[in-house]
Amino acid sequence: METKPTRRARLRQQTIAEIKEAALKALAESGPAGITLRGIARELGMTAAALYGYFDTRDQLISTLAADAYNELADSHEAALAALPPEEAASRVRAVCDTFRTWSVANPAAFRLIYGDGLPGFSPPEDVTKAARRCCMALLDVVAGAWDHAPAAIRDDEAEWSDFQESLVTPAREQFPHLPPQALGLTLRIWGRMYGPVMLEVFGHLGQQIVDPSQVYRREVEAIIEMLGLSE
Amino acid sequence: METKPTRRARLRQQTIAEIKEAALKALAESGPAGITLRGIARELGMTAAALYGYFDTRDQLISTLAADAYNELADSHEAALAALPPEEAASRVRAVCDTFRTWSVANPAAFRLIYGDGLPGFSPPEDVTKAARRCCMALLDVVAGAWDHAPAAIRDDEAEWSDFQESLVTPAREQFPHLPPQALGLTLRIWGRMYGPVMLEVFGHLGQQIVDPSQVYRREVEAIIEMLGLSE
DNA sequence: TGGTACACTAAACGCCGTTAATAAAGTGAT
DNA sequence: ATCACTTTATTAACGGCGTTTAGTGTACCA
Repeated sequence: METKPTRRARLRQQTIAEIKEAALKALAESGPAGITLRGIARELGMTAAALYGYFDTRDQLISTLAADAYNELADSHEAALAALPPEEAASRVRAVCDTFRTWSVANPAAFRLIYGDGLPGFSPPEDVTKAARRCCMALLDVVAGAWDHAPAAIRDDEAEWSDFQESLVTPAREQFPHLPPQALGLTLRIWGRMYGPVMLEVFGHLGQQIVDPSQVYRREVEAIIEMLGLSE
Repeated sequence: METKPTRRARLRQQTIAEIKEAALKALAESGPAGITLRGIARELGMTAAALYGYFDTRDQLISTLAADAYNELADSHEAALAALPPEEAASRVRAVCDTFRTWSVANPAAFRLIYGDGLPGFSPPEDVTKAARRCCMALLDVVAGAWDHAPAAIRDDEAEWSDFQESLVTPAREQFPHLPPQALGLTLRIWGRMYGPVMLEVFGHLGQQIVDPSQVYRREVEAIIEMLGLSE
């Protein structure tokens, strides 16, 4: 339908990109609080009020950045998985884990935006949660690929579908029809195990304790693979 | 020395307490960004400028809150451990883990303050890092108590003292002289494993996936105990 | 009783997000 | 080429923010 990328639309797209770029730069330099409409406008040679032609509000701009970050991370995950055949379960687990930490450490500002901020009662707009789900699905994908190798101690678990939120259950069962509910619980546990060390590293807590934080993560990834019965 | 709690000093103490109280309330209601000197002053019936008689700056006030939070958490840990004899290693691990999540979920605002915020290059003042170390030591304590039971797979590890920062090594060796450097690495891994699920829960990510986030944590704690060779 | 240290206020500065009114410029049809 | 129009940007203002400076009253102590 949209066969006409009119000149106006093109310029508009570019301006939006420049705004995001300036916002990301400010984010990297001084954290989320450093994203300032007036600062961005200054950088682009415009007035702050002009930005309201592109984003409804500062919060919406930040939400857009968050959605972009989620999508970028999900793209990385999917690209890493696309290069590996389904039967190499261990490699696929490692790929997702490594991609996750590598991206997070390389884009700490975006990581904080996604996983660190957020007001107490604030629920993000739909495009953000949708992008977040893509990341979750990549992890579920590798768990699904490893499920048959998992030892009984993990598979035996009194988890039910009703233990999980519909927003997770629905896409999970649609995409991986053969998976039991226990696999969801396992995925969440692995999720937490990946996020713990990475969060501590990105937020600067691990670096105050250990010289090379990646050591902690590497061992944890191997432990996850072992837990899944995928060793050697 | 300070035998004279003069009337002035007493009033001053009380005012400081009221300021912190108002700040914590704002923190709980609208996140770190909601802590506003003018808002606090309004609540106390003062001018914002008057607050500068008690805190050098807004950031310093927040740092104080962070140190308080760390100390509160450390107190909880130490109280939980004081009730358990050294030989009950498994119970002690469980106690620290449970105390950690319970406190974090009960004080989400304080938790965010400590573990979620913080500028990219910002390093906290000394009283904050000192209070943070107390929490770390509690965890190291239970790992020390469990170290002798730990399976060889965990104890065999090419970790060296030089892998860790001095600010961790010095107090650790002082307080637990018999511990090898491998125990530090194990402690950090357990730390990450505890923080992952709790961070995801407090930041609201787990709740969007699972009805009862504590399930994830409970299983993780049991896995930690098992990893340490403390099951049954 | 006088003087001094302290607690506080008032006013201002320069930031911030956001809104309203307005002008300029691009676009498309006649 | 002219007109109506939509889109884009500007200026000016409002209220809120952290912070500083200068000045005011008041509690304390000699």
